[in-house]
Amino acid sequence: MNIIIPVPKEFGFESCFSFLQRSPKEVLHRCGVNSVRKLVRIHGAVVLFELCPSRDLQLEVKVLNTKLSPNQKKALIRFVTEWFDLETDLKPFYAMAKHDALLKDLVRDHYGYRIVGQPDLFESLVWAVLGQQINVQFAYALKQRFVQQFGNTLVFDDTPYFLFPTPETVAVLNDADLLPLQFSRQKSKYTQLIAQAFVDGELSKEKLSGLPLSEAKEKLMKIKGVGNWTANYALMKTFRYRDAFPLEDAGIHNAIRNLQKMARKPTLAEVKHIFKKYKGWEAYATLYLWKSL
DNA sequence: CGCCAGGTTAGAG
DNA sequence: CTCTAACATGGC
Repeated sequence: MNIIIPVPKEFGFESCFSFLQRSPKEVLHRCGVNSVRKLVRIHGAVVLFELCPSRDLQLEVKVLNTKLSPNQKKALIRFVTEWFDLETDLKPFYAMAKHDALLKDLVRDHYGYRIVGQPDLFESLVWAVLGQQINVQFAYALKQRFVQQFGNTLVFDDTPYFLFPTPETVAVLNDADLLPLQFSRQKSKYTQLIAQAFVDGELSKEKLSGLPLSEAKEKLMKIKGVGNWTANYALMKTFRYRDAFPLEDAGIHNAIRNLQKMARKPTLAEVKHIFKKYKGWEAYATLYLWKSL
């Protein structure tokens, strides 16, 4: 079954694809030469799909392992649309960024790059915790072990594909399960607390959907281990608030330092000042700055 | 050994 | 609200 998904003019498959390829340890999707395969759960069914650019600059999706009902097909289109943030109109962002000293080269070189999101809130929060205060490479190693050990697997053509572990699975884990994967005690505890919050019904994507940024952030930060950085990460990647951004992020700081050829990293006050110019587009400014690293 | 990496918490000013 | 120290772990 082939599905064609229309994309806006400001969409560049290449830029998004290069993001998907950024770590060989990524286990939640698998890149081919010019395509990506991913396992998702759609209305209870485990669905493996392949996505590639089609001739007329649209996206083509093939489902590999099953047949979808009309409703499931609709949900899959919804998933891909969310994953690549296809509904955001980038014209106003580009109009602003092409006159900005920090962003102008980046938006030219990565035209059409969109925030590749994480539609699953649990995955987004745990991934952010894994990325806290360590290099990204090691974070991918942690995620790989975690997903391979506790996520569901589908083998297709002799190749395994993985789903992110569910909160129910993770909530019953303890330090004895996670420390051997080289989780720090802190990451282990935070991961368990987040899973617990989902299982207890304190937290869900539905509960936060539609809230103003400040309220959604406040609810996320009630969980121990979810600070400003982690909350904003999830708000950008899962809920797609355009004005969310992780102020304390070391990557943002390094990008600014490099682009402005500073001898030191900018202070938080300096970062805030720079981001005032990006009002309403802080999330996209962040992602393009990350692209520069 | 030192410093840094896509931080968080608790506590003081 | 802002600044600081303590914490934790791998990689170069």
